[in-house]
Amino acid sequence: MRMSDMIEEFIKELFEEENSIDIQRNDLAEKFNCVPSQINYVISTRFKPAQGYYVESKRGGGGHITIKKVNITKSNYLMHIISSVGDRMTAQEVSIFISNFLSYDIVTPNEAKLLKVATSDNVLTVDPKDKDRLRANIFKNMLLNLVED
Amino acid sequence: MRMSDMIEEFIKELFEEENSIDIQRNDLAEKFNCVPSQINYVISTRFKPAQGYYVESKRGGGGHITIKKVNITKSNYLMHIISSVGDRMTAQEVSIFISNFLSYDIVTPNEAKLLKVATSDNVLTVDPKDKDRLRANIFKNMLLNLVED
DNA sequence: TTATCGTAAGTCAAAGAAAGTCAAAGTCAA
DNA sequence: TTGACTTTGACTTTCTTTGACTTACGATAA
Repeated sequence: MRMSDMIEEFIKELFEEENSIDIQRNDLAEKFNCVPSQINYVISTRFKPAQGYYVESKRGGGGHITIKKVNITKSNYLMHIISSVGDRMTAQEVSIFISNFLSYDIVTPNEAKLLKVATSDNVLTVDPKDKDRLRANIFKNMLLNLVED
Repeated sequence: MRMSDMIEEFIKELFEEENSIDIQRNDLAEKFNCVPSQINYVISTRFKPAQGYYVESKRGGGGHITIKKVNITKSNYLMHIISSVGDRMTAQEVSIFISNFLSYDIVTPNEAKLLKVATSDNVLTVDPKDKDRLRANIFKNMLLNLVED
């Protein structure tokens, strides 16, 4: 069995009771006798948003990596969207999704405004060739955070 | 848990009834078994004036540090932040703002999650040199949309 | 009044502690 | 035997802790 798979399995076991876990990269690497960046590899390949995980971290003394698991209950709808839309989205595509969310009462008007502005062309001041990819990424991660815990 | 976080928590508990508190740097440092300048670090990273706290102090015999919690209306508060923060923001800065918003009830937990995720390092997959500028832009525009009409 | 001394707080940079990045090298199945 | 996935490690970035040195206040002695 590959080391990545063992690490993946180990992390998934941590989710048994919790749906948000905290790990320390170096400790984990030591436990598996691997290089620390191996942990990054596992996280970036196995705990992606499309798989229902949201990741954040902090460096420095007492640093850590937090992985949140999203419960697939109420929002199969959101999850479905997250996993079905591609790597890139235009502003119009996003906009259509948002109005659907509003009409199905999946988001509040305030939440809709936030989704919209954070993915709008005017706000995403980056190289045009990166814009649709960045937008899709932001959008999907925001949706992930609206899925009920 | 980091020492800084414990000290931060301790200080925040002092605000329970009061909205202005007084501490003595050396006493506090002794209570937490740390070097006095650690207290300055906590104050300067977690109780910045721009983030809703006003700090003043006096040296010498009977010296002390006073921290005041400033509260204003939601819209003023947001507008003040929008206009006071610069062109670039780190994830940590944003994160501190968001926890203040939450403790002042300026945003709902869902809105906080949206703000956080849309400005998080992992989601903003762009050239590192552009990241803090983009983040500040997204953040400020999102806040603008939370200002009541 | 003025000089001085003890007591506190402030500053800043170095050291330490974690995590992130990226590309080269390795593995393995089709 | 090529191409996708994994493993590794050197280097980078971010955040925290520490401590030596500086500055300010207040009381008291001259």
